[in-house]
Amino acid sequence: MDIKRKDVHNSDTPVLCQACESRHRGVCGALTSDQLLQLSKHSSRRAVEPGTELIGESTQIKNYSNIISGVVKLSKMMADGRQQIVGLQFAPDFLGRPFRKENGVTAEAATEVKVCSFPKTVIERMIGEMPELEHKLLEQTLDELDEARNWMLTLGRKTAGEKVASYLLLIATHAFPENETDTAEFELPMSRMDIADFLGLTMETVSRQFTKLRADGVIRITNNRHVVIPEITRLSDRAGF
Amino acid sequence: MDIKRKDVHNSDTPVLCQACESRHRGVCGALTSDQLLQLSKHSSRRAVEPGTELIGESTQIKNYSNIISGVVKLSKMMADGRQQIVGLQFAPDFLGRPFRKENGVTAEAATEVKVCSFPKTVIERMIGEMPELEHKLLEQTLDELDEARNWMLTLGRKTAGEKVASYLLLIATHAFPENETDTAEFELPMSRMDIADFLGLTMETVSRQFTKLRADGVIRITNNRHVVIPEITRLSDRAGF
DNA sequence: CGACGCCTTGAACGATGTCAACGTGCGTGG
DNA sequence: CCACGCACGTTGACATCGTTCAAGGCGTCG
Repeated sequence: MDIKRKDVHNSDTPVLCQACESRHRGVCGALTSDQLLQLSKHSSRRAVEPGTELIGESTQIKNYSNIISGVVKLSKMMADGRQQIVGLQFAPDFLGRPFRKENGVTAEAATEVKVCSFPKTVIERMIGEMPELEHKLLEQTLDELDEARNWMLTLGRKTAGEKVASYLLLIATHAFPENETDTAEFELPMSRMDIADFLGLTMETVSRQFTKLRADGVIRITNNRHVVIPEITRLSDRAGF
Repeated sequence: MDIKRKDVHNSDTPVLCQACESRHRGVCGALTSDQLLQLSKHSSRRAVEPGTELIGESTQIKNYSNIISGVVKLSKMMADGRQQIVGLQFAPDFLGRPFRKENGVTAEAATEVKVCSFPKTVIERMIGEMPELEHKLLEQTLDELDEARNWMLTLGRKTAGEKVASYLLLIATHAFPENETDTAEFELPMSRMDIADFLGLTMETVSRQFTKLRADGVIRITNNRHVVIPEITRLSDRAGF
């Protein structure tokens, strides 16, 4: 088939990697089939439950991972327990901070998450040998920086209503890119409490804003998690764009 | 002198670069003296006034720069004029987004700023030839991402008092690294309005928090800009650490 | 059925924003 | 040299938004 012919070295691709998005849009796209094979020998897949801590705030990092599916939340906590989610990661993002002993954030599975992990040492050696790999990492890091700065605007200057609308738009576009551009329907990957920690609000305020959006017909909600957005433009208007 | 002997190829270093911090801590540290010479042929230094726009939010980038001295603020603005400063950059940071046509933020001189600029094309070619250069950029980008995420915690979860204390600590450590660890004295590089835009507050609230810190003896202020911090630990306590 | 987790709703409170007046330093022009 | 205007910062009074605390709803699982 034509599609397969375009996929260079498809026959050499390790079985584990054949259906993996990281090979196309993620960091593994920078690797030759030889290197992919070498890496796959050291890599292991696993699925984890929501709530599982993948990386601790000040624990040493031994493994790096590619996210195969699911949503991972990156958070920071203050001494008195106040918490802020500082980023969300989706497939096929790379998880872990190269060249850093500590990483300053906790990574926790928000949904069920499938990851493909490999030892720090193997990846760091490959980075040294493969400038293309480092380039991919730089690209992803630049994207994450853009996202972080966008979110700083949301945290610092938007009202509660705008924050909740911005969150829904973020999830609609990032976690479910298969949605159309004018309408969307999906399961929220996070609890009200998580959303509050992401938006710098309380659970109650988030709940009230959901209620208001529902009352105004901008969204429909069933089972607390299932969201339908009939017209995305109406939601964008509420997000401050 | 011993100091000079340690500086490899010192004699070949272009005159323009000899006293430049970017050659040590910044991206130019990744270059050989040959490359430095080549780059310096295309580079130009200039000093700009506070308020000068160095990069526009959606303007094409033609130049990259190293910051030689001064403070640059990166900001975002909403359609209705609400503004948020999403990052500060100091010498010897690299200014500009490689591999991005647009960059989504406005860069503006907060103080008088000296920069060393070179054409986008020259730098991007060098990145392709020099993995070390790309590595430096990745390192800086990772640092900026850490900073951004730290600030997200500040924006989302800290009180006005904690935000202002956090700001003072940030300036004391980043803009004036020569300060001692237990005491500090410096000129604030930004107006009350800028500080408010960085902290997600109003000018009035920032002013009141300054007044309170002064009343409590945590800081002393003269001429609105000159700040003395007698005991940095007392300020840290106020910042939520 | 009851208990539990998660979410929603209500009422009162408090931190921060808004609006307006005033202060201070500085440059400018009479 | 003084008077004035202007930019910037401070302070006060009041309004508002989001938080806090408390009660109750709803679905799930034992």
